[in-house]
Amino acid sequence: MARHTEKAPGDAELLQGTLDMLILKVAALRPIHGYAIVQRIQQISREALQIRQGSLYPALYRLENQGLLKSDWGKTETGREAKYYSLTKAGRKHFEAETAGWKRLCDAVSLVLESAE
Amino acid sequence: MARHTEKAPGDAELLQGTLDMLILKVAALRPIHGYAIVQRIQQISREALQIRQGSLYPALYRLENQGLLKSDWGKTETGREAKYYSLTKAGRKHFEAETAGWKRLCDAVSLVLESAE
DNA sequence: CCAGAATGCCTAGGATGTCAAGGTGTAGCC
DNA sequence: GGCTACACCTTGACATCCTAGGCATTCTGG
Repeated sequence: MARHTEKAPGDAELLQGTLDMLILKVAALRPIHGYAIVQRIQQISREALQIRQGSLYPALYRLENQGLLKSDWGKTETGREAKYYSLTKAGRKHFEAETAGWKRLCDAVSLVLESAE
Repeated sequence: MARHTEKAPGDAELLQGTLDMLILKVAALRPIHGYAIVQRIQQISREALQIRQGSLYPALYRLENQGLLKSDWGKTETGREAKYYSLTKAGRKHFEAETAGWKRLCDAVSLVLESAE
């Protein structure tokens, strides 16, 4: 039960470009593997953000390809093989730029949304 | 290399899904034509938001096709023919839903971005 | 001991939305 | 006459995301 594949009507989907930032954020806290990233983001956002594996893994390769993430195989607490991702120096820098951009965008959109005549 | 998403510093790009909401917002204030929408949003957001015509018009047709906008030909202050867009009832409803979704997303992303260990 | 769920990784295909770059035509100004 | 601003529209490319699968391992219950 409680299959998290349940999708409420009007459930917010991710906006393009947001995913990378979120991934970088959770990977910045400590090395983490893909499967856990999904759960982490879901948990922190109180189930508001849902990330599919079909979105996650391509994003992960993209980020690694761009030199923003690096990966190492390791063992989880449950004794399984998993690929742990962590930020590179460039990743950290990129993350800060993305965050700044996101805040700018938020503010700008708010300005428009709250504008009256 | 050749990362084609090369953007000039300080130049914020829109996130997918945001455009519709912004258009609905400015059209909600009063009927407005396409060319003016671009300028309005740019102005209100203090040049932070840039909308290309190549993004705008497809969005306009999309919204009209979905029954969220309706259009009427009219004359501008400068005496030119222009297509004025305004919100339908469904458009108003949709706009409110989009706004709510946007706020939820903002909050959720903020939660993640500000999360610590 | 075997089935199924949970964990963990990955891929293919299609839909969507944005952007760059063009095109049309009119009005006003020097 | 030529240039800029206004105002509309189209095409093609491309990145990103989602749906919907597949594979392998470990743990649990009957």
